[in-house]
Amino acid sequence: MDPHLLRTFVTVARLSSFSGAARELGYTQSAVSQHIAALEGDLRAELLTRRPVAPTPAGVRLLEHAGPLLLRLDAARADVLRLAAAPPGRVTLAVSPLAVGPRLLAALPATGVTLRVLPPAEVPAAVATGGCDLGLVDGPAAPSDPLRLPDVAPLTVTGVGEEELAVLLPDGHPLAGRAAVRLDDLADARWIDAPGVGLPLTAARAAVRYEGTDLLALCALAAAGHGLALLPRRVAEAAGAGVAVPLSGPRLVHRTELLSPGTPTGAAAALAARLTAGSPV
Amino acid sequence: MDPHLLRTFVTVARLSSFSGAARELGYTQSAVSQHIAALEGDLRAELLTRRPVAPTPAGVRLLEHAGPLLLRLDAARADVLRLAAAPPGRVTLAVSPLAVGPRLLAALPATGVTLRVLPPAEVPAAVATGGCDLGLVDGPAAPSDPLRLPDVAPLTVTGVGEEELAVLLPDGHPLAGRAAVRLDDLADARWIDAPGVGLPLTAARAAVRYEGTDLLALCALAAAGHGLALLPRRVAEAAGAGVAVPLSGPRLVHRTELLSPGTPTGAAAALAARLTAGSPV
DNA sequence: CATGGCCATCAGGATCACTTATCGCAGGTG
DNA sequence: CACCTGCGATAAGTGATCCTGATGGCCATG
Repeated sequence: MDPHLLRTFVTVARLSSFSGAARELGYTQSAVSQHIAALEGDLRAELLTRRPVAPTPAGVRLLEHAGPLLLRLDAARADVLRLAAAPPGRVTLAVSPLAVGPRLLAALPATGVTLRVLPPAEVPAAVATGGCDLGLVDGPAAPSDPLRLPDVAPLTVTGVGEEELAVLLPDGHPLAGRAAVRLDDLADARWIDAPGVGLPLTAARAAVRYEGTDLLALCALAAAGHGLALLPRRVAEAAGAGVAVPLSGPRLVHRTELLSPGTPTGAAAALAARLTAGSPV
Repeated sequence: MDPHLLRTFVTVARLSSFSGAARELGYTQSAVSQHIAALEGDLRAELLTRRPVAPTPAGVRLLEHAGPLLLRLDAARADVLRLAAAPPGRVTLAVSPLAVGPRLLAALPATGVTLRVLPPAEVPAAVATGGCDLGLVDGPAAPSDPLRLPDVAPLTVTGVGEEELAVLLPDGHPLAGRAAVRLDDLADARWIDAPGVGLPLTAARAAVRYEGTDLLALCALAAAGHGLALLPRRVAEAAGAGVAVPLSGPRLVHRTELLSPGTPTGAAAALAARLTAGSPV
């Protein structure tokens, strides 16, 4: 189970093509064929059907493991290399869309920071594998409970803020006049499943799935009645359309956390200090 | 970053010896020396001091990654191999100490099950790497919230029960007469840090650290006033010494979950069904 | 000062992992 | 129906690799 073999396996599976994977990885088609054969021999199971190329059940299972595995491997390498590298003069900050709020805007220095907006699920990976120096993620959580983040690597997690949540309802929704709602009141409602923005309730019965990272588009969808959206109250009220009704129960907050690999150094440390200043949670 | 190199690295670090690692891994000392040299060359950093052999800061960092990484690798391999293997006739069940309760005892068939008691943190790894067919873990959680488990592999998690919690106080403790306590009441108290048993509160100010997996010993310690213990009410009241006072806040329960790799088959499926029967949470 | 344990280094040989070249097979095309 | 094209499997060759065994330097011990 050489990581190289694993890497070509996931590439082949992604492209559904041996030759395509060979081109992408800079191997010959023959090498790729041998890689897959080696993996299949080692695991004593067919991993891919040929013609058309598609993963078998065993292959699917292996794919589920391979992604996180290769990610962790990259993270480990990046983490050790970072120890030797000079502290960054210019900071790259990975943020999930909802983490861009007043706190971040206030802490941001005039220059020297690159902001990279990513879906929340990808922020930890970006920080761990060294693509970014710091990360800001957000999500719903019980008050003062840490977020449930995918653990790609041992990252330092610091809470930087908690906000009230609200549900964004279309104008004229039966509950739009209420001062507050409970999630129970909305048990039968249809939600917008927007993994790229955050607040991923287990949206079993999602109305629309929205894959972008743009908040305005999400709010527009919700205001137009295509499904409900759970957002920080601040964002829901600024949406300009629809009605934001605060959430009164279950007791949930919109929590934002700062991620860093080890202890930040250089310019990253300064930014981290400004972000956590005030009320570390 | 070949996993083989990583494996010899962690072995060398654990034994603080190149030759020792060579003996254990079935290599020559020369090979081990070359492995470490290859890793250090690849990462461009010294990972180990020689004479005495000890990890450098970079080595420590790498060690933190290497363990989970190798675990995941084993888990992936075991998971795929399991698909091909025949469904087990005899089931091995990994359990954390507090998960051994009435529910398990009722579900256990007369024969054909091996019970392996492990610290809760090791149960997911045992299930993922194929040492056990099923696992029962427990821990404190908000009601109907899943436990926070180390994610060594994508495991199927099913809640099987939630119980009330209680604090085990020594006789004569100021709060021993109370009908219920809040954790806030015990903010200044000293707790027993017992990672092998479960309920790992972030015991910053632990009195004693207890590393066994035996509940009776833990209860005895608590009853003797060496520190407080948070336990399922059922266990705390059966302790025989000390006073069990139910926890009234924050709203926490003792939750037990069943872990299985994919969908259980054969005898494991039968046991899983009996364990989850009744009230899957 | 001799000795023994430990790690680094070197040289050599088996093995491995890639490339090039070729084959078999399916689908599309005239 | 013959032909071409694109894909994956296979065979053979070659340079790199990864081991072993031997040797050397260093340090602690008696």
